[in-house]
Amino acid sequence: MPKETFFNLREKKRKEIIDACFEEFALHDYQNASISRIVKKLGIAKGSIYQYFDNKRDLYHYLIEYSSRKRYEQIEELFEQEKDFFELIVKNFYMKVKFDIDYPVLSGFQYNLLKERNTEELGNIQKDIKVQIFKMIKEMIRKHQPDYNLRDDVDIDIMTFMVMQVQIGIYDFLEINRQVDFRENVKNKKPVFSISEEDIMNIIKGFTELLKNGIASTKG
Amino acid sequence: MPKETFFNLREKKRKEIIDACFEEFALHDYQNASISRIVKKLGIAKGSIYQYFDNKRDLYHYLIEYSSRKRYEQIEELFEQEKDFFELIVKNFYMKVKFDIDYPVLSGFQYNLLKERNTEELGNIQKDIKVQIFKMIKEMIRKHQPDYNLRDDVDIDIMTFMVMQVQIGIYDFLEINRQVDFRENVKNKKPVFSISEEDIMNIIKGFTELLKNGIASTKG
DNA sequence: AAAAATTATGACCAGGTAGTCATTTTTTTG
DNA sequence: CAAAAAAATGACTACCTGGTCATAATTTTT
Repeated sequence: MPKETFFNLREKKRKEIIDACFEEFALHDYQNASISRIVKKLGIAKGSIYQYFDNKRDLYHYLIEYSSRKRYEQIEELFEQEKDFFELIVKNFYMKVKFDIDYPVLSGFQYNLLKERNTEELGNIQKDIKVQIFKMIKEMIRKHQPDYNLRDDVDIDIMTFMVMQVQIGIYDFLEINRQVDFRENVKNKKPVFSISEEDIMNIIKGFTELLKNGIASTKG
Repeated sequence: MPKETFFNLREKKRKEIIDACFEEFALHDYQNASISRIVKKLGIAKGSIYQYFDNKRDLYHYLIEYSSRKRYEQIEELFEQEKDFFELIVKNFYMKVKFDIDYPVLSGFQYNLLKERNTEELGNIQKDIKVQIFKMIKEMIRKHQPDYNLRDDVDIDIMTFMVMQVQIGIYDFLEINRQVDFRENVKNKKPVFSISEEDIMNIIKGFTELLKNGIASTKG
């Protein structure tokens, strides 16, 4: 948790600090993100950061909490809607794109977060995040299984993971397949999804269709 | 490329060095892997490493090349077999498990490699690796599409990525869902797949079935 | 055995890091 | 306006890194 001093800052300065930190942690992993670089970019003294946060880890956890909240604000409406499961999947993909366009740097930060390694200092943070996402999706599947014709002959954990893996993987797809340079985008504060809307539509539809019916041309 | 001196070493010592390096790079990402720690563990002088390799990057690339070769030795037979596509998928999963059991540390190294970040020094190495895997799978799909009833109404790139994502993701599945502690396993040189064979079987079958027919209970 | 070539060594360098804290500056309070 | 409280500062510490290179030890060649 940040110290009181941090919350006493006027909004504008607090925002500047948050932005600079997100940028640093979106371009570098935890260990290689540098407090020295952050203060340099902000033009403040190094000691100041430690007036606001206990240490680097404290700062990082605050960023995680902050970005998760922002993301959740955008998707919470999803869970209240009584829609077909696959419509929800599509909707969630869209939300991801929207989040990326609204907050490109946060989006990059979260992309990085999911690749964070298990270390002594931080623990297995990417796992913890993924477990959270996993639980949400699993709950969604459980809810929709009886009514919306989801299979019940395959372990629900495996189904859940499959859905999650495809959703999480879309950034990697763009990187591998659409020559999207995610790092460059963060630098320029451009969205990762800086490709045509039509292309995005087709990708989302494609993945959802495959999730639904598989890659075999006949069922059996 | 390692220097000549490295290949002049007697087999045993060379093996010890390789092992120690793999362990270090399986436990830490590139930036945080430490040459100092490696030489300390080996009980040799720091300068010696630089008699063998130009620099850290050179060493890392050698490890990548080495582990890829080992992995490829195991799977090359797959591509010659004229089997049903989904049998190949299952077989490839098994090969992955086998590789992990035969070379647990290399396996951990490769897991880490796929999470390597895009940096100034290394470039986007995980992307390059994934592009390679992607191409292989795409080629397999293209080959099997007409004969083995793979869909042709969805972009082949999307299909390819889906297959890859599931194959690559199995480690994460175990971490999230089977409480496998991958880092601990590397430390103890135990395979990541340290769960029952029956469980592994079911997971592989489950994923393959979902890839094939999707998560919806009726096609349409 | 002597000379030459190869290999191993580790003190050392320059450069980076997170975090500290006595001091100064700014803001708030009385 | 003065006193008190809060916030900002940046030199400093301790520690780490990758990499160098003159020197020493070892091995190979003559």
